[in-house]
Amino acid sequence: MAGPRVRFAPSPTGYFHVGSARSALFNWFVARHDPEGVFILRIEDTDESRNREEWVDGIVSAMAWLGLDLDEGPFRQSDNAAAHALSITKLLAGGDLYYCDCSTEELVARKGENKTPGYDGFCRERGLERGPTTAIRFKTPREGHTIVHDLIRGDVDFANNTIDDFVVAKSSGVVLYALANVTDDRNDAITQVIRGEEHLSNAPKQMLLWEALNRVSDSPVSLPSYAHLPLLVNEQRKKLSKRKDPVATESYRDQGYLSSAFVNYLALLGWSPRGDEEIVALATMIEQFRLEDVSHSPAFFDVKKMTHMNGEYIRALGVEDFVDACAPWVRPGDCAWRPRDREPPWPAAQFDEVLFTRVAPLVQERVATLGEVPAMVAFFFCEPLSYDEAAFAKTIGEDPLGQALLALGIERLADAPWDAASLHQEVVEIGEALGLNLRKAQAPIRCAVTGTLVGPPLFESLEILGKEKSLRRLREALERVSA
RNA sequence: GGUCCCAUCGUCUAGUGGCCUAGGACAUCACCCUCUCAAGGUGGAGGCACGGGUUCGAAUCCCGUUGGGACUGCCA
Repeated sequence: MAGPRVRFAPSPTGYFHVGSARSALFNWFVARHDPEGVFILRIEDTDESRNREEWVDGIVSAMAWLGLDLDEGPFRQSDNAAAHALSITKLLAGGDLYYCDCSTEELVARKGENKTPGYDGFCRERGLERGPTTAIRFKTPREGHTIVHDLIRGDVDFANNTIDDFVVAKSSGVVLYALANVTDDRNDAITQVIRGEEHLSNAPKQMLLWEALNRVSDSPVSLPSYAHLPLLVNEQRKKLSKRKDPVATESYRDQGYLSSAFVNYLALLGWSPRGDEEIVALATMIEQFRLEDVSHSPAFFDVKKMTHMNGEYIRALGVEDFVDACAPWVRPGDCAWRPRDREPPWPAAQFDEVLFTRVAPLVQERVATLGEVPAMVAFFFCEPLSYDEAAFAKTIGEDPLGQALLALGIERLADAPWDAASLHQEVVEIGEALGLNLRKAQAPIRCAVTGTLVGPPLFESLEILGKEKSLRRLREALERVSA
């Protein structure tokens, strides 16, 4: 038996929604789980207002970043207009469709007078011909039930009389989502429709359409099975909204989330690997993934948890890989891809790759996202140094002891061997001379050299920064006080 | 309003009638480690929405209630 054929069918918008990313991922899991599975990307762009070339590029590149490789596509729904028109023709001939010239105003006016949900079927038996303002509606059966066999939720029963005669083609001739989607799924021989729960109520309509199409076709196509994934919600438990919630996958990439971590986290939204370990290899997820195990209830997209996981992924990287991964944030000039609005705080010419490679291990275990890296190493490359003024005042500006320590430091460090261990010992002694423990003694030096009170280990940083530059900064800090 | 979906710590989840004194992860608190910040280690607090059944036995099955959500477009 052939493997499953699944498709991810997003409508283009300006960015790649994290919910879409999760849907794409679960479809991809199903395809990759089976050696013969096929993963298809079809962009549903029939709505003219959703048709921009760069939006399609956005989907394709976001999926490439996530590593969701395609077996077929990307296809454009708008390329299938002829097939959609053929579906209309056949269905019309089969008596499943009818023309309707009710205006929106008339519909609204009749609303309330009847109990029929949605459209009241006013034109159903009027035998209208095609005209300039006629939409085409589906003659939904008035009797019976349509049962959606959902792989995740089980059977969901819809009474046909609760489904109205929905529009399948606009008066302009454009075929709408329900039919276009079904037509394409049939032509692409899709075996499993995996999508968000917001589509659950579309499923019976599409099944009805599929069956109607089978009746008027020479070669019937078996219905696909359906799986409706739980929604991704915000803290208010509402569907993730593009206005209020940070839903753009691209922005997470910009912030420095690793695609591997992002994918792992996404997989955990509605699904979980066996055992107690949540951080698992992609191959493990592919092997263990089963739609039947997907949870039924909505999941909150928890950036905090994802950030933690990202930190773990970053720390698990080899240093070489970490350095490479940082490139778009620290030397974007050399990179094919670079994050939006995240220029390093230093001029490109002042960046030193060798030096960065030496500090990288120190930084790697301190960041949760790659976007945090530049700020952490800025003092190596920014000249002049910019200070955290509050920290400067506290440890140097308004602290005579801090100033004394710097003065003594300049004197004694000038002759010290320039390696972390020696510097550590020196500062211990300098502190002792002034009655300060190391915790207190390192603060003014740290602030003078790095501009802040937090950062990579001080003595390693001094070693890497170099004697000349370090001493100069100690002197500059002192001069700053008198100025 | 109508149709449909959902309900285990704050969050994501494990759990498919006895292994549950309900497990893990994030977040949170305490302590340890420590040159700052992290990371790491140890420990703590924290949950089966409620009410009825079924059963020797229910987080697990059934019904109801309550609560949340999606859909209800000549969008997808």
